Amino acid sequence: MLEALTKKLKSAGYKLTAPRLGILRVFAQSQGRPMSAEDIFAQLEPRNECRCDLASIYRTLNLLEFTKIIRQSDVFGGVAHYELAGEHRHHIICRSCHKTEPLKLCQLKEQEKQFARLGYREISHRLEFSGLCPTCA
Amino acid sequence: MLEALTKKLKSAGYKLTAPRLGILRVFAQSQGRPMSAEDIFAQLEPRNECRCDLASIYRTLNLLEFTKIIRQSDVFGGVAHYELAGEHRHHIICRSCHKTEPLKLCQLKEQEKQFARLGYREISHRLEFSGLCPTCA
DNA sequence: GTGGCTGCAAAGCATTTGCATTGAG
DNA sequence: CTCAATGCAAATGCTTTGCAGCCAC
Repeated sequence: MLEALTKKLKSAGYKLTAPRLGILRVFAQSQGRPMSAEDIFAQLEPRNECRCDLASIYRTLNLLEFTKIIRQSDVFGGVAHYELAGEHRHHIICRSCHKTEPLKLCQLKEQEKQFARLGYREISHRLEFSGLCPTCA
Repeated sequence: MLEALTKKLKSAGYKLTAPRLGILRVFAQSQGRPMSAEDIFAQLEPRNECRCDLASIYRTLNLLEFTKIIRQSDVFGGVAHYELAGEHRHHIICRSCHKTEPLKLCQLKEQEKQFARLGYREISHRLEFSGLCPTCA
């Protein structure tokens, strides 16, 4: 898993440094849960791994997004969150504590009913299409 | 339309001032297109309407969101966009120019194919459920 | 009249950038 | 060795906040 990620980065022509390896490890262990730069920073182990600057995390996140290893998941309260690219995934996010759960299925109303059965309240969903419009394409 | 919005604000116990009226007018004429604070600022008419500060627009947006007259639509490149609450709406956004089109339908893959026929490229969609989790509810 | 609103200016935060130094290939 | 990547610090850009004056009710 981690090895596949490092390989992807190197084959794209980028150096494998300690900060990058650490960040990829955090993603490999993230269980599909979207993470902010600060989240990742908190999960790096300064002893064994690296003592890396927040600026480097931001730079690495941009690089990993550019190489399509990760994608931006969403922005909560002005803070960007990222997740591994690859699988098509949906999430349910608590508006109160911002805890995020990844889903396996992809259904709308039916899925909302299932959350209601699990005890979620005031459920809504948001769907955005994006792409290059005819003018820009 | 505009009258219904002002009524909602007043019945929630807030004063109807020139900046608020202007901002509500812009939303009433927005055709469901998500707008940033700057977008709204640009559409206010300083002659007839009001010469209003950006800070007041941000304050008003927060107030209108709190009173559920508008909702945050999405955040593109670190800039929050808002739209009138009420209808369930989806959008297609150009990743290049950020132009936003509101949709009437709610279909996923089928909808993407329709955009492809219209000339859109590299289409993707994003779906997020939100609500109060069992702990917070 | 008076408390809620506003404009203005300054502060806050997430994120980016400039630059000298360092280290992966 | 060499150029890309890093750490540090300063800058940027969106958004919020403190405060004195103003105006909708």
